[in-house]
Amino acid sequence: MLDNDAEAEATAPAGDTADDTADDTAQYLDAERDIEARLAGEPIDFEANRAISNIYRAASAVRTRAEQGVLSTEGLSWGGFTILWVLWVWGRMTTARLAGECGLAKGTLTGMLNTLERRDLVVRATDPADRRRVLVSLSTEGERVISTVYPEFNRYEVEMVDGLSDAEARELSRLLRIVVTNASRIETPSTETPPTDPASNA
Amino acid sequence: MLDNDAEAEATAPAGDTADDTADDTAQYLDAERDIEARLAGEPIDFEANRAISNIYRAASAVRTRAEQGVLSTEGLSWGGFTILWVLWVWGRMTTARLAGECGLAKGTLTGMLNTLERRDLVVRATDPADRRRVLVSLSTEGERVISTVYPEFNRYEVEMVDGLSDAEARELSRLLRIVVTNASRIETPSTETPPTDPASNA
DNA sequence: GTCGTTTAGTTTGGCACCGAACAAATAGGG
DNA sequence: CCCTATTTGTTCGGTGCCAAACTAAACGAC
Repeated sequence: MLDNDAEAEATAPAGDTADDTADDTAQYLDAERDIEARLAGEPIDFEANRAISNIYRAASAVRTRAEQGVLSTEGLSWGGFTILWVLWVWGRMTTARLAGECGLAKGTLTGMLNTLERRDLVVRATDPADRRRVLVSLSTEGERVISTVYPEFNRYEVEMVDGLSDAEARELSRLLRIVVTNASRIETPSTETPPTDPASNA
Repeated sequence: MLDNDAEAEATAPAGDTADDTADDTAQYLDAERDIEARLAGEPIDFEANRAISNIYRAASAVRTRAEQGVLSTEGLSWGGFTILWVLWVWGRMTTARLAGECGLAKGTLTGMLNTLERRDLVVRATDPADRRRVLVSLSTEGERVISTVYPEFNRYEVEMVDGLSDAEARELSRLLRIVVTNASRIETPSTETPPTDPASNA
């Protein structure tokens, strides 16, 4: 499979010319030999290494391009967009739940909500029933923004999976979900068997 | 635990991980109907949405767990680990190339090298042949750290792909490379810097 | 009631990360 | 030579992001 520049760089130390794609496998082997040589017999699983590396690399690429492209027209960061999207799909909710949905620490969310509130995209309101709680919802402007941006964002997503058949996209999701599940299963340093199921976290 | 699962929940709210696949599908359909309802006929590709969401979600989960686990024993961030690893595999190089390999902006790399230098893990030296250049290499201590941590990290990677056959891991890499390629192909408005981008290890 | 305890958000300190503005060194044309 | 253009790395201002410390509200046992 063709290789982009980044990968070529990542596996080809000096060359930096883009045309040596034929030697990708050879480059892998070079690097692998180098690594093995330093480890005196420790077996390394390079297939696992490549899979994980590619996940991270793809995520960074997708995020960066989105922020430079679709999201930049409304000045949204990836995280800000995610917040708006979650609120758009599921409506008003507490900051705690929103943080969970967005995968952010609650302290992080506070800051990002400040940013979004300053731009009048979201609204905070204390829950009268429990005044510790803060209910967050989209403003009218926020609703306008997300309903404008999301279709564009989805077109961008479609571009990103260009070249994948529907079955392949589904397979990609399936394999990634396995990885996510594995990550959720890893023990956290604090407790051997967490009192609350770590997978749920919602 | 917090973190990760951001978009996870974004596509499958609050569920559990394991076997309620049927439930997941129902949740998907609910959310999809909600979204479609707001868009008055704009067609949305949910398969693409899920694929991209899962990429980001998996990357966040893998990164966060690594930082809380393997990498925490030596106090390394993901980015710091990547820098050490690249230097370990390919040896001394300029900051420009290192930034490219690691998928970081050069300004970012400056700061991270300061951190690593403060901890005596890397060494900076001006290139006598071209005194604008700075050559970065591992210190003895840095070499010790990365050669200790990397095997552990690789075991972590293996855990992350647990449940995937070798063929599936390879397929995952293949599909992700297509996505990376698509991302690299997107035009950047301003500067033409092809081999930039995403984080990397190879 | 009033004192812990728990729960919900915010504040704080610190690193990671970016892009743009900058300074220093080099390269090339006259 | 000088003068300009280019390249290399750092600095600067700003966000994103986290974990831990903190504040305020609610709960619960007396």
